[in-house]
Amino acid sequence: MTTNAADLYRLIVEIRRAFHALATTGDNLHSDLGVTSAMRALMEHLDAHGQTTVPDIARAKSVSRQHIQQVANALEAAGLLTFVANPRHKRSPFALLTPKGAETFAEIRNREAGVLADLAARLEDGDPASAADTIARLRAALAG
Amino acid sequence: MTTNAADLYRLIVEIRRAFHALATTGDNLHSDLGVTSAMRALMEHLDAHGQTTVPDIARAKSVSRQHIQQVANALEAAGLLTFVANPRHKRSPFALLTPKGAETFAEIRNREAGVLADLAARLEDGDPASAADTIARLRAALAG
DNA sequence: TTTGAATTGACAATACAGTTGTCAATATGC
DNA sequence: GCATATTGACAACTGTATTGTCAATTCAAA
Repeated sequence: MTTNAADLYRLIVEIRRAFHALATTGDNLHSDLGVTSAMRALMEHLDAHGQTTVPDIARAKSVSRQHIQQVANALEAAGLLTFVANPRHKRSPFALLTPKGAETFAEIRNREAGVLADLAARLEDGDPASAADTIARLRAALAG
Repeated sequence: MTTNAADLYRLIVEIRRAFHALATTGDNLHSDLGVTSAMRALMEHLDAHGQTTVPDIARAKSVSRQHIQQVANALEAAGLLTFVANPRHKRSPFALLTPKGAETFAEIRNREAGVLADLAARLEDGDPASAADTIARLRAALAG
């Protein structure tokens, strides 16, 4: 199948629109927990990858080290994240979720699962798996 | 086909990632023109819909009136947009692109078309049209 | 083992997207 | 005509994310 530039453009426009709709929905979903979307993203990373240093997270996510540091410090101030000594590097401790952080993230996941199940039930048409694949290829092509 | 929540979640993650990649690519593409992404979005709206008032644009895009006003004023300061008298409303003039604005937007479109053609040529697999449809349905379900 | 280069956290400034709120001028509907 | 809604100017603010500087630390190469 030959990809056509007009279809690709329409896909890009839809990605932009959907991103904004998702961001709004997500923010509303956990704003009362004092967790912003950047915080949520960092919590998800720690939940999935376990304890890691700030620079490693920044590299993994291709964002600036200082940004992750800011978000991690904010999470620490909120009691959702702690730093523990890193035997391999005195200046660069490991970040991990506190019990309260893990609990909060579980609550976020729970709320999201509810919305997701509801969405899935209402989306009978369409093939999300292949749409995800197409977008992943688009992103890879953009990066490369 | 029954939609599965896990596939849907993967789609959402890919939308987020692709959005960031697209935003970065787009910004790099026209940063030298002094046009930010909010400016580009407003220029596109004026290009597609012709002269319109600021509040009408805000309503069409579901963003705050004041945000569009800020962006429109910045475009005016840059000489890319002018306001012309609105016979129906003395306080609310029509916004439209100046010749320089139209030229600048054409240049942006031109650069984007180059990237798009290149991407399309490199994306042999995947069906962008149906992916766009799936995402559009997702967005509609989120909104409803 | 010393020394030079890279990494790191703290701190600061900045850009951009986008919001809320206030105020006075202007429209609009009854 | 009068109450109500809309509008532009102005301001303050939040959140995402960047760049830059500095001193402490780590690492690699000689």
